[in-house]
Amino acid sequence: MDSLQNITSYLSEIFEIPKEAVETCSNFCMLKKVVKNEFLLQEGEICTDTFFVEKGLLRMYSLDRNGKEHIIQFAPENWLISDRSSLNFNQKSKYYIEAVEDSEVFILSKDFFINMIEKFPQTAENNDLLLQKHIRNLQNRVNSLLADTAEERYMSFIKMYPDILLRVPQWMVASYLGITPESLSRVRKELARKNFETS
Amino acid sequence: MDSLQNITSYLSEIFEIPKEAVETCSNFCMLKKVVKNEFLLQEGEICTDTFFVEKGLLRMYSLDRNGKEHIIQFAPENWLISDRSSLNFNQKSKYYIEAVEDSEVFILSKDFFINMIEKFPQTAENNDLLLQKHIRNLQNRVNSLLADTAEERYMSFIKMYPDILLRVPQWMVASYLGITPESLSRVRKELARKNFETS
DNA sequence: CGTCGAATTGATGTCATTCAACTACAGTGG
DNA sequence: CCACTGTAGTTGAATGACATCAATTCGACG
Repeated sequence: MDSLQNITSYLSEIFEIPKEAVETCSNFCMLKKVVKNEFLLQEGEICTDTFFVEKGLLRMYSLDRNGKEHIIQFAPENWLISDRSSLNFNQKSKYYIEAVEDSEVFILSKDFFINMIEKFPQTAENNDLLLQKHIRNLQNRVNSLLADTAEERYMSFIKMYPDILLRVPQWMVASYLGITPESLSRVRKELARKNFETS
Repeated sequence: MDSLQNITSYLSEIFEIPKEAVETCSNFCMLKKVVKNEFLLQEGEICTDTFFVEKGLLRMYSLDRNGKEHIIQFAPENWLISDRSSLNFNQKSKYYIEAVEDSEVFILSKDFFINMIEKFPQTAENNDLLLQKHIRNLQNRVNSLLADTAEERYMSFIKMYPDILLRVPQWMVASYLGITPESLSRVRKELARKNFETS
């Protein structure tokens, strides 16, 4: 099976374990193709899986009382995404996980990780590292939202995620930065003006 | 030793392991008394320890280009605090960890955790749970900074941390919320007015 | 070509910041 | 005991950053 081949090679790479290991856990994960705008999680549901993006791009966002979207995270190829609050504490999720592009996603159940760790204890360490990185990201984001202006946050975004910048509409970048599309448009205009002056 | 007694009972509680377990690791942790305004970590240093607050109150904050403080986290009794970005990735910290009150803190080195996990593998799971909770907190914070007004964030703070509210000056609450002390003062005034109307 | 969502632009509004003045109060030293 | 000092908190007026609303342009795609 072609898809199964992909699962094993990708996962063995990210978790740094032999392919055979992943194969033994293949009952607990499956490949799913999702089309643009399709949901993998919706508000009110309990998140039971972790999603590994093999191809495409996902985003996680919340809806506020005014129906406005706020993007918490993007997940391009080789990224994991999930609502850990919901997954680990069995609480209803406040978030949506949606395909920004047609995508191929490995759905990894809780049992998948349990099995992996059981058979290959080293997985636990890699898992831990993923959590640590997640914390680092979130902490940087909090600090940036507290300390930086919209312009500075946009500059950071360009540096950090130049690939994503080119793949999502501008209003999604604005949503991620915590400003309106109109404001981002003006920020960009202002930056263009500045760069022109100094060249 | 009195302090050693405290270490073991507190830590055995939080990590859900027998006291004897902690005692075997007591070489890797120590009790430190810090006075108000004393630092446990400063910007530019590499964070090598995790701090467990037995008594008192700590805060972690960053300084922006204008010298303005931005509080990332408070840590009252029985909380762990650390700059995990720095600790786990050996990077210079962007943050300060400082005592808000005279405090007593257990300093837990990396080796402490390594030893604990080695001798009591179950520690790893509890450790994992702590990371998951940390992620949940940070994610909620990001969402709140993106989606909520200053007034809503203040209301959430009151509900979530009523104890801390009473122990820190108002300007620190403002810093945590991401607004100026003046703004918080006005938010509070407005809330008082509203509550008066409806009573 | 016509349509629809995305992006830009202008005019205006709102919320929070800044700066400055003032009050309240705790701690210090004469 | 009182004056002196410094920090916290409040308030007002002006400013600034970003939001909102509305109109227009741009661009992809059927």
